[in-house]
Amino acid sequence: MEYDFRTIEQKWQQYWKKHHTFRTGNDFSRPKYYILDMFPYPSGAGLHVGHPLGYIASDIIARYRRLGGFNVLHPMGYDAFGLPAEQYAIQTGQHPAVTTENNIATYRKQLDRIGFSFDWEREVRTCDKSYYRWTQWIFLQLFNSWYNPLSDKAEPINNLIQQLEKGQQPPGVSFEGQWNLMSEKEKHAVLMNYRLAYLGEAMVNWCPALGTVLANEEVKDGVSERGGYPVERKLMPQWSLRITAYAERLLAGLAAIDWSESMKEAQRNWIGKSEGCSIRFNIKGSDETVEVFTTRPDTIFGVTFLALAPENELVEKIAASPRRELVSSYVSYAKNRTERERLSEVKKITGEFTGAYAIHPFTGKEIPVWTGEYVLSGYGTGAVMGVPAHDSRDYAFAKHFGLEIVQVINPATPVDISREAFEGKNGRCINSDFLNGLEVQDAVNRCIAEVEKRALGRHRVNYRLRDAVFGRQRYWGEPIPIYYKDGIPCPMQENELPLVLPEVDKYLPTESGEPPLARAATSWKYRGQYEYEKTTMPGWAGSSWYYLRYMDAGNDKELVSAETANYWRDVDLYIGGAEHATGHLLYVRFWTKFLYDLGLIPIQEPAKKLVNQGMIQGVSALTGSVGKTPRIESLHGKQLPLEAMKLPLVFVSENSVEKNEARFLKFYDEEVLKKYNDGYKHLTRGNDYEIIKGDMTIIYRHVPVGFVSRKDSLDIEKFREWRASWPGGEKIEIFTEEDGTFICRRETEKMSKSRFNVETPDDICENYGADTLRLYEMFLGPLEQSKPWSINGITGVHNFIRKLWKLFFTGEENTSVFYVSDEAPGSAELKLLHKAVKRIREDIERLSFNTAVSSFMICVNGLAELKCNKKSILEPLVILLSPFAPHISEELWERMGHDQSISFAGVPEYREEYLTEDSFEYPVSVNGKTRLKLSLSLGLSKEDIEKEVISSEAVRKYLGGAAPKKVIVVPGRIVNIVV
RNA sequence: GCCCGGGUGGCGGAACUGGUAGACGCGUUGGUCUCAAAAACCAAUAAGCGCAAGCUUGUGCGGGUUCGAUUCCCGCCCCGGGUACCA
Repeated sequence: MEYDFRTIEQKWQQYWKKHHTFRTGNDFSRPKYYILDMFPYPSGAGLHVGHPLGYIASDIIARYRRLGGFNVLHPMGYDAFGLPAEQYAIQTGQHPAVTTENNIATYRKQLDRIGFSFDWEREVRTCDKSYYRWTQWIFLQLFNSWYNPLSDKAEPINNLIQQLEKGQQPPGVSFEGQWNLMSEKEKHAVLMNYRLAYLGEAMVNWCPALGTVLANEEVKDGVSERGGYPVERKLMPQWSLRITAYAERLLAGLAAIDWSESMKEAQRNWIGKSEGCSIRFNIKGSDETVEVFTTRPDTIFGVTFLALAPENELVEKIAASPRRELVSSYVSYAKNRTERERLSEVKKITGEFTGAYAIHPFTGKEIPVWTGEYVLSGYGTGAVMGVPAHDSRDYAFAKHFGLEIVQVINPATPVDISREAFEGKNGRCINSDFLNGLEVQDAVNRCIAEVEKRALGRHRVNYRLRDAVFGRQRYWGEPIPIYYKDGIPCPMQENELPLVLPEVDKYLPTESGEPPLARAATSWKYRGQYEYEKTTMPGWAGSSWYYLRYMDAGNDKELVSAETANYWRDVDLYIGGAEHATGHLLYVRFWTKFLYDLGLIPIQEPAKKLVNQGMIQGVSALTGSVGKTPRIESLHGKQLPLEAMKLPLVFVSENSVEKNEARFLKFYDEEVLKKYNDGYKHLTRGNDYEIIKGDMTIIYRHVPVGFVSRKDSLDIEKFREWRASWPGGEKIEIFTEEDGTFICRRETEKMSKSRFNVETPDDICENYGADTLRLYEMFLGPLEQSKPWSINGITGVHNFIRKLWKLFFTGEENTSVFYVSDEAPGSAELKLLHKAVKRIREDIERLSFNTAVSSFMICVNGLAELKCNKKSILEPLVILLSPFAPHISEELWERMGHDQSISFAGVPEYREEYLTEDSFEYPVSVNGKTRLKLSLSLGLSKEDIEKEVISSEAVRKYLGGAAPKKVIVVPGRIVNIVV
């Protein structure tokens, strides 16, 4: 009987659904295992073959743990709020909820086909009001909490208020005035500085094209990650979360979790802890002081200038009269530069002397105070002490403006300070008064002690981590449960949640620049009278706690009940993309710690173990085309120029560019060509490649991979048809190779719609079946490694499944019938099975799925050779295979006479006794080179082995009559003879 | 620049604690079956030399430790990812 995967797979997918096979058990006495995938954003493009990679891996573990008797929680859901659905809504007017719903339906269909064992009864969607009700609830807790440095945890803000009312002022809390004399409004303003969710002026990444602010991790190279639009820095009132309060705990918590080193390192860098001290400098002839933060107080005597960030308000305060205008024009220049300009001109040194002088706290010397762009307003105090001799940035600044450079650290091997700064930390202090002769580290400590003694500053720890901006000027997100009463932001009551996202007529900002929610304002008011907050929460809000909701998905009384939280605790294995290192994975740790502080959950870290699956890249096909102008960068919004529309676009086969140069040049003149390329770039969204060959610039444009054969030749007919459907219905010219073929270039890169290189799992399921897809994706290589997708080799895996199938059937190919025998197995069969069981179990534990699949192949190849059809061998094998290829396993299991799903059959055990051999074929090497093999009994002692080897005929040949210098015997491994 | 990964046949990749380098699969070549093709099955397949037995060279490059190194140490090169004036 043929292996008919279509029928089998459908049959079992329906069976699982009908029998609720993967419904999570509520028996809390059983051992639990929580395995979670990072939930997807349901984009319109659907799943490509890269998405399921991690899901397949986690599904194998989930099914394997189920076999092992664990109560497994293996859920799936959707991170459904977000920009793309909203952009689409703006363009089409369709409600983002509708688009999202459609996309989810597509995802679900695709996921179902692969045979995952998700418990869909616990599905969550961040955009459901029954879900975001709790996201809003957490926001209210954050708003109503402050971070008490004494207890080192979040506490109710009322605790702080009570203390203030009693006239107490806890450490870290400071404000002007007397609490009990303050107005309501003033009290609110003070409390805002301590709430964990607060409204404050924040320097944000403002993206005018998207009409919203973006988080740091949503900005890449000064442009938005989605869409590539320019981003500028802007000071705006914003809701933020005080993640910085948790900086130290977020850092310390990394030590205890089993995450990849690179992931932890990325978080450590992002948190960016540095230790040093603050030092105050007085300004000559002024009451103002400048406070700087430095990690190198040992270089205090090398300070030759101070530099303030242009945004630092002191700059204009202290600017001395003759330089006032210069300074303020510099400040406004610096402020108006976009983030992109700043980034692209990092090397460019700008600055201005303020005209003011600071007094060196130890020497009393006057040192000039400058302002310069290289000083960041957001870090430390927004001011630095310039030590050009020992800091390369200060050095560049000093050189550029001709400032003094004084060496104060003398390393063992002399350095030339006139050439570059010495930034090393080994050496002794010179020219440094009381620090002279001290090693750097000692000098650091000594100087901090001195600074503290003289009350110039104090030991300080600084973090690079910024508070997280929590508002977006967008429609498609969770409304922030805040209303305004007399201009004071007030929290809603918990029992008034959810605050439902209102309907609006358009998803764009209003004419006056307010967020889209302002469009609902006339009817959308708190208790019919107070304005709601108009910004919505960012994309990461809902994903920062979703893992908790799965534990208790239907609960409408609580976010998660204490009982369930205590049972499920944390995620045992979390699988997802490495790109979330500093975004999602930091926020989810932050919220977890916060909810722990509230006493809601028993754990401080969301996931014990984290694994990042590698990206599956696409192999794109590109057609060479000809232009003669350099690439023009960003051209958003430009129309294709008219002259260009009339021109043909010339495509040229990969191997004949040079040959054809003269022929295609006649199509162009410089001027028109330039305009053409300008317009064209816009249409191709900047994914093309540009390569210079001779004086030609070849622009490689993506073509659908489906048009190109495995030998890289293009289906020219299809290609013409496709190009004709492009906007403008352009004319094209094609230059082929001499034999009439058109050769494309190949490039391995990210899979995306715009690169036309997407491969979907559906096609594989259709042609080979889900079991083959699952095995193949695992067989491709180590889970964590990125690899290009290639269908080469899928037949190998498919053949393996068919070979396995055949073991269970007897008779001629087409008329074969199912038959397994009850005969007792032989030792060869037992050895094959138990070897496989041992290896595969170990491989699953260390997530080495590619080697597990190959072990299955070895076993099945061996059994096929032995024509083994014994039930006692095949049954355990099928059970072990069931996490990898569940459909065929269920089918064979049923045919072997079982009436319950294979899912809980128990993990097959292996018996060492079947694996032991009594002899071993020793590789015998002479001087480290393997020369021959000798089969010897494993019972022999080292000495016996040595005797046997030396006396053997074959070895004597190599000894040439002489006695060996040395013989190394590793029993069961190797023999090495040194002559 | 800095921080993490990673460089092994024609290709994807094995080799767990220093012990037979190239498992398993793809591809390629030859064969069986067939009128033919597909499928299936069998055999070969790191490179070089050789009729052969066999020899030599081989895990990015150069050194080192060791009886023995893909594995450990030192110095470099290349590729991928992250990050970027963080004082």
